[in-house]
Amino acid sequence: MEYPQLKLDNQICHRLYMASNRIIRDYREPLIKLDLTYPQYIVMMALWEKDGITIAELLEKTSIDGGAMTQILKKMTDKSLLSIVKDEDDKRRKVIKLEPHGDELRHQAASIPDKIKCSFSQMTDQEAQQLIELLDKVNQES
Amino acid sequence: MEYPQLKLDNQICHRLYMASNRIIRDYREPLIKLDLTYPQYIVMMALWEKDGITIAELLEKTSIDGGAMTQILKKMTDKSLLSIVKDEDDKRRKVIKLEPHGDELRHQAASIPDKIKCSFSQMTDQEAQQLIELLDKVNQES
DNA sequence: TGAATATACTTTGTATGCAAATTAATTTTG
DNA sequence: CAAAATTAATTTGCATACAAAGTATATTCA
Repeated sequence: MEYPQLKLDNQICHRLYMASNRIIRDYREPLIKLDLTYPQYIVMMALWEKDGITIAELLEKTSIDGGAMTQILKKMTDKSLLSIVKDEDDKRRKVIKLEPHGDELRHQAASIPDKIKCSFSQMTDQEAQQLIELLDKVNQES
Repeated sequence: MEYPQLKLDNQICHRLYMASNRIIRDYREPLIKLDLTYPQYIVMMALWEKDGITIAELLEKTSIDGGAMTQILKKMTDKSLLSIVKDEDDKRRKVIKLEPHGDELRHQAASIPDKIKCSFSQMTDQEAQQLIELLDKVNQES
């Protein structure tokens, strides 16, 4: 082959792309019951960890695109999961607050991580830990 | 914390999601010069490896969504990268053929993998190999 | 052989991801 | 202090990812 570096099988990136798409697809079924998409679920996890943060903090924690976040938060507001409050100290900012429905959803969500584990069933716990560490290196700013 | 399994930091999936998005974003700059998006680049790599395959084979090789593939191939046809030919043996099928422009693009693409390596600069070659193997396990059907 | 299935692909509608432009408010500077 | 620069969000336009429905062609099977 003229350019072996162009073989799909040699691309880490293509594997990342497939793996990410696959896992998000696997989340669909458990999340549909909570009426959440995967990015919305990420937002919920961030808020369950720390409620009342600004949109900027939410973007930082989730790595979701800013333009997308506006739309996502709008939809989540429509579903009474959260509310968007203007920050009186700095009127550029908006603070996100969990609504009761959003707060309680965590109990139903608690079983999701276990359901997803079958996506990693080919992997030992040690390998999963290794994968986490390697992905952290990819995610490091360089 | 009430449900530690819901912590974002504990999610392999979130790391995969971030890593995949990041790498695709890194590809944007080199690919924009070839007037290709990342999925379009994947299609090109598949065709550079084996020209004249059906759409079904292309879907299999690339893991791109079928519905998206129709649109992607349409755009690539408009850019004279390839042509879509009806298979006379089985009229349900369509065969994808590289056009001269698409074929020649491989020479310009040959330098891209090296440019992307900086995305993995925190990682040794051995770690990259390890990552590939772990991702292959995630991508295995279970 | 004709109806039921299955296969290959397309279409549609919703939800992002991303870059770039825009708006509003705050901070920095000259 | 006022203009310039910066920051926080939103908006816009394009390109997927995905599920589900639809279309056309082939195959299977009663």
